[in-house]
Amino acid sequence: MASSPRKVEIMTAARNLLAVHGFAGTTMAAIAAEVSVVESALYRHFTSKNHLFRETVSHFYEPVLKDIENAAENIGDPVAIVRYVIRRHVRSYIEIPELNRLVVVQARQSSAEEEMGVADLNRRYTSVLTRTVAAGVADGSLRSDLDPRLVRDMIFGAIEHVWLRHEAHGEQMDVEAVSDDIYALLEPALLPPSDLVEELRVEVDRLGRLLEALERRGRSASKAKKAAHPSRGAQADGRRQ
Amino acid sequence: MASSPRKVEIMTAARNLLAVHGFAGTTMAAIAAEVSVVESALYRHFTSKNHLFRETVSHFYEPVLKDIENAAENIGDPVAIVRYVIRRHVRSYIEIPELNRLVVVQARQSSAEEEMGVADLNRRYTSVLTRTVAAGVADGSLRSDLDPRLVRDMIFGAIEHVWLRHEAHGEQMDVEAVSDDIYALLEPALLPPSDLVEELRVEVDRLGRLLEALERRGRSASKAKKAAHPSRGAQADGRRQ
Amino acid sequence: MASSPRKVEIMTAARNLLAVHGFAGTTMAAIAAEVSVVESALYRHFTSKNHLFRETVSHFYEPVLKDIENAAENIGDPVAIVRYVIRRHVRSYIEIPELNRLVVVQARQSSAEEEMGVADLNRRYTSVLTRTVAAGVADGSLRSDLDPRLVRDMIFGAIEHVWLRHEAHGEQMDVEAVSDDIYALLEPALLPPSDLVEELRVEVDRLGRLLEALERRGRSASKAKKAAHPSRGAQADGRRQ
Amino acid sequence: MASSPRKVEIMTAARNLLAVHGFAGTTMAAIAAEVSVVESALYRHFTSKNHLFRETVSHFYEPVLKDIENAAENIGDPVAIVRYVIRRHVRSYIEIPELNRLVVVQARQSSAEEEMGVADLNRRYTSVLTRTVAAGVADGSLRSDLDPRLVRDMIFGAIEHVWLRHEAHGEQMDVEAVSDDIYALLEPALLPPSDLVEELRVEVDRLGRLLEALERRGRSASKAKKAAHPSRGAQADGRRQ
DNA sequence: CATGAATGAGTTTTCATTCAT
DNA sequence: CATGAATGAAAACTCATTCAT
Repeated sequence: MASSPRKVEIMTAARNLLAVHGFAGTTMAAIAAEVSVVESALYRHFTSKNHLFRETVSHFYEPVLKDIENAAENIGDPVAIVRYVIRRHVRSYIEIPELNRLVVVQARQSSAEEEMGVADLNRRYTSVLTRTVAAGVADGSLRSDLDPRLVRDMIFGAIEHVWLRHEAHGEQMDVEAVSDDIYALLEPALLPPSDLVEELRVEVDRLGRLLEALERRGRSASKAKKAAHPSRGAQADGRRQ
Repeated sequence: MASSPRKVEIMTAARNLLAVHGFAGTTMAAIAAEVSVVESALYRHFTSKNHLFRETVSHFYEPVLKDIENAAENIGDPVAIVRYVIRRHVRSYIEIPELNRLVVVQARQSSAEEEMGVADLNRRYTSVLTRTVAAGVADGSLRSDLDPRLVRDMIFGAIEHVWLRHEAHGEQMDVEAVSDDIYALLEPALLPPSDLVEELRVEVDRLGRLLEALERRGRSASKAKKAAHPSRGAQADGRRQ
Repeated sequence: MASSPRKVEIMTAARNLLAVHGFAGTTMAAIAAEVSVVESALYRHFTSKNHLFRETVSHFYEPVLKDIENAAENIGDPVAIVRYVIRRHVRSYIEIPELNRLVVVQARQSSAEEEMGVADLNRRYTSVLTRTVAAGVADGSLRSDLDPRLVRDMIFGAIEHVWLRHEAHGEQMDVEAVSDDIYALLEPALLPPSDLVEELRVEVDRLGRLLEALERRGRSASKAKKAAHPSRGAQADGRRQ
Repeated sequence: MASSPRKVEIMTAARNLLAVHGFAGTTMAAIAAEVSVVESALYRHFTSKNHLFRETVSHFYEPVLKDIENAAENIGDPVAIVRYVIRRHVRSYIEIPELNRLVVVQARQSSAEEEMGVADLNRRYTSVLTRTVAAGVADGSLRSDLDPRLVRDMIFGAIEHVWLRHEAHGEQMDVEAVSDDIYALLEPALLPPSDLVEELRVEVDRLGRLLEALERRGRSASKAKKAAHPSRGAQADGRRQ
């Protein structure tokens, strides 16, 4: 398990090439050339191309995963965890571009890539976010009607496409700016509107009680009307879902 | 120009294989076998592998693009356009899931991009959404602080990842449900918060007028209080930004 | 045998392409395209590519051969025939470039070209020159020590290489100029030196007789010397071999 | 740079096949079979078919070129250089007949020329002869009205065609005999006629002086005539141009 | 640990040729 | 006579992998 320096060298080359040429487009010859050894030398360290890439992926992805899993354990506030995951994930696109696609967009790819044992990484990765959102929903720090998986898909999807856009334009992403923008855009969708609505409900209730008191007091004096309120509430709720 | 049936047959096979194995992973031999002809027969219809794929992509993608571009022209309301694009895009993932990966994602894989003329399609596709969001921002139907490109990335990214999740679990997507869920999740992020506050203000004003009328009528009978309202409104605005 | 117009059209296309791309480089598809028919249509007129080229070569070469064979019969003077053959051959390099190479440089080429029945044309072609030179040697109009085959090789070789040189430089040959230059260069090698030497011998003989007369007249008066002549003759002979 | 034995083996096979089947006609498969390896093994040693042939040609041709260029530098007499080049070139047709066809002739076949870097070799080769002839013209050792390029074309053309003739008849060339024959045939065309005329003039002058002496001695005895000489000279000049 | 040579299956592409219509 | 579709053999080249040294 203790990777020899040569092994790391090879995996680094593999990672770099992977980013540029993709899985099928990265050849053993290219990797060997990058490390200045002959192709057959690679087979001293890895039994096959698949093995090499599998190792490469987990080697470079493990730290990211550890960071995220640690954050999930050590940060209490779900919102803060979400913000951390976004930031860390954006950063990983700069550190190990293309590997993210392998892990995050792993779905039913060709059997070759299927064999790369990437599914596990993907599960570990995405489950952190799913669980965090679920927890946030439970403790009221996030909106109660959130579908954790949908939130997770939206966050990872957004980050990936933002990265793709930068790639396509040949631009570097600014980790802070991009992370903040994404979170800011999503915040109204994530945070519970409860406090505003709550205040309103409290106020409306108070008004109701005042009116009742009013009614009771001036029972014989006059008639009060209060018909519009229910319909208004329904309207607001309709817009929300 | 009018594609012969054989040509369509070949392009269909190409499309199906393309999605599963990617550009480099799809061989002429595999396509030929799918259509039950020999490899060289393909070259009667397409001058090269690149040509075949270019034609395939545009052949199947053009209708989707037409739909979306038409919608953008004929539907006035930016929000409605956004909802249409979401729905149409989700639907295309069911109709031609393979090509979406190609056009929206995979094609950007280094060389493939230029080899197949996918960049244009991608641009046409995504620019509709970008322009729509920009228009919505301009006419006030969407939040004023939206970054159109970020919104676009989030929508396409979310749809792609939701699809990937369904794929991974071997489930079919329900177009309506998925589209609605995605829109619902995003709505608070997209719509301007102004209308809710506005409604409240209107309601409060109405209450105020009713109270005044009440006061005037029962002037000598009793005293009414109405002090808390302004402070509550200020609080709500503060949270929102 | 009476070639249909279509057939001639095809052979003309074949000849033109042959000149540019050579035998192996000329494809049936290219010929078909040149005549604006599909490939299979060519097989209505020729049973195979080899057949097509065989026919093409003889069709275009026959006139040149006829010209040369006629000249050999109708022109009496061997020198004039040689000059005609040079001129006609140079001209053929402009009319049907590359076909000449096929016919003249036909030697043990690949079996495919061997089958093209070009050997006969070659024999007919070159034998004219060989026989003419032999005749010239016999009747004294050409130098007596000429090897007819060597002369033929030199003439055809020279013309071919001059043509190659022009080809390489992308220049057109001027038939008259090139023919004249080649003949002029060869003339001293072809024509018998006899007349000059003859004149000298005549002169020397006359001097001899005069001297004899002189001797006879001044028999007792003086002695005449004439020793240098033999050595000069030897020197000349030495240079000649 | 130092060619491995395997590399030489491959180049030898390539050379042999190249001559018989030409550039387009020689396949990598055929070469591989000749060396008893699989096709792909060739690509360990040469990056492409073109590269293989380029290397092959220069590998085998370089020695011949060196010989000829050395001769041009070390032998002073242009006539001797010409004779050497003829001999060496004839010899090369026996040593590496295949490559001569390539360098001198076949390579010019359209694209092959540039694909294999044969043009340079050809230029170096032929320029030696061209420059030598030019030098001979300048120093008077060759006829003053020679076109160096025409002479070169005639020599190389003659040698090639003589070789073709031997090939066609399945005969071996005798280097000495063929070289001498070719030179002997060309000599009257190459050497300046001046020396013969010169000798004559010397002789005539000597005769003149003898006659004068004779006249002086036998002043009163007789009358000498010497009228024919000028006309003879004019006649000779006329034939020469 | 590394090298160099080789392998074999597979890739895209070309081309002469056939055949039903 | 011509067409369009198809074929099959062969071309050049690629690449992961093996193995003796």
